[in-house]
Amino acid sequence: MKTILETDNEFICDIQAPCFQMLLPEEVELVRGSKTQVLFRKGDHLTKQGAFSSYVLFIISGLARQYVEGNNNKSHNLRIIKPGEFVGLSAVFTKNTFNYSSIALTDCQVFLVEKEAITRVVKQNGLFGFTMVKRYCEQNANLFDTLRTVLYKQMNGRIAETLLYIDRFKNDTPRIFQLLSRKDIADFAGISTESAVKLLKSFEKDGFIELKEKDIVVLNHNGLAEISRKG
Amino acid sequence: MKTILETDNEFICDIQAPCFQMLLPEEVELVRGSKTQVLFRKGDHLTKQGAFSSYVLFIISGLARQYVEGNNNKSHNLRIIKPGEFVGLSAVFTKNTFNYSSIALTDCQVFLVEKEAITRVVKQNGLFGFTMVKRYCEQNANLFDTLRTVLYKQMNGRIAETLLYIDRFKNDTPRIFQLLSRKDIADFAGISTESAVKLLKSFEKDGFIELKEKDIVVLNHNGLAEISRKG
DNA sequence: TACTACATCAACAAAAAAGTTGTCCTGATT
DNA sequence: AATCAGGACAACTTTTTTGTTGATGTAGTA
Repeated sequence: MKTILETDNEFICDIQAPCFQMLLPEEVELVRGSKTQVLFRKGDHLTKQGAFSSYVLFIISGLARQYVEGNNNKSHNLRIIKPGEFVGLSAVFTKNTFNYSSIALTDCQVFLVEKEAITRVVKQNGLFGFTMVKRYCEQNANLFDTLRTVLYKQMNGRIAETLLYIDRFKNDTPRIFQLLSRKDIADFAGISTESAVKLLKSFEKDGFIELKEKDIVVLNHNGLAEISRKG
Repeated sequence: MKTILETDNEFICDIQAPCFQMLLPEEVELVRGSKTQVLFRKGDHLTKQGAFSSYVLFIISGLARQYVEGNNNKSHNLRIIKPGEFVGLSAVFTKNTFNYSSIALTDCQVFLVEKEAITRVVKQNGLFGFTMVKRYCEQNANLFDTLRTVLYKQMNGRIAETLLYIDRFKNDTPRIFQLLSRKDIADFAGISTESAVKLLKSFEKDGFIELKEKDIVVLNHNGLAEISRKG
């Protein structure tokens, strides 16, 4: 009857996640006391752009897709979120609304931790604070990459970059491409769905990739990297 | 580029909604200062069962469906939410997680108001508090109805009741039935989708209703009421 | 001026989801 | 033991969504 689970099994999770390893027992208690666990099903929103963010999400299992919503039903995908990552960090210390949406690509077990708990632990525990800062930095760097791509690259480069990006998830999730529609891929590259379809076909013709049903196999890694670099 | 809108048009909304009419100017300011507006698209979750609820949602336009999630991918629909109604009230004064999910049936313009603002206004403004209590009461009564139905009625009665319930929205939203799948209807009645399909057909054969594509026309109101009453 | 790099539209094909129906099984009620 | 209500499953149809392709239009660039 409940979406919230508190079995022993799940309980162990928050101790085991690397990022919580560095906490003192009392700090773990603090976090545990102000967290709740939710199962988001495939397709559910984890965060909704513009909504109040009183908590941070920590992904235990499953994958999600983070994106910014535009006006006219358009959206641009920013990243794929993996287990062990936070969502909504950007809203903890500054703005109190989410500035992006994210949606579950598979069923996701997620901790929600209230902002105050995170803030307090960061203030108390320098090491934890450090990893937070590091995560912010990485996200920032990625945002700049995205921005550069959108500003300067054109179709071929964008799609190549997108394919390489998504392909990096194949180790952990071999079926990653099956989880994404052509529109999703296009929205990562910031081009129209039709253009994405056409480019994928042409990449296949040129032997860079192979299209197997919904799956995409990267054959010529360096070739794509080259195209991505040239823009 | 933004989901959050602050045009003059929308601005007027929060003044015009009947329920905010009774507030003093300063109270309106308080609410306005701690609100944000979000466009939820058809299919988006407005609330997710188990997630922290730091705010209340006020529906400006659009319809949503409120339901409780079960373990095995099952869910039971509780009500259809109309403009002018609140979602998440139940979490303001007591629990700080949502105990149900809700999902947009159409695009929805929604105010999110932080809990604190609501609490303060309720304490200050007796009339406003009164309407809040009233809303709680109504929701409570409806929950008891639902409970009774689930406990005591059987298929025919449940479906009849569901049809009458949904039909009440036809005035404001003639296409209400088109917004609901057979599974949605079944989940209102708490029966399997297949049973719902069969009963609808049999109701049609008996002249209680007419099935036109996805639309359902109630022909014999009293008949259905009778079936609903008998259980 | 012609060309490039796309988006947009329309038409269609393929795949996925929703709806429908019959059959069977189970647990409760008579 | 017999009956009844109603869920579960399987097979199938219909509808909706997603993917694909070619044609057309347009703003910026060589």
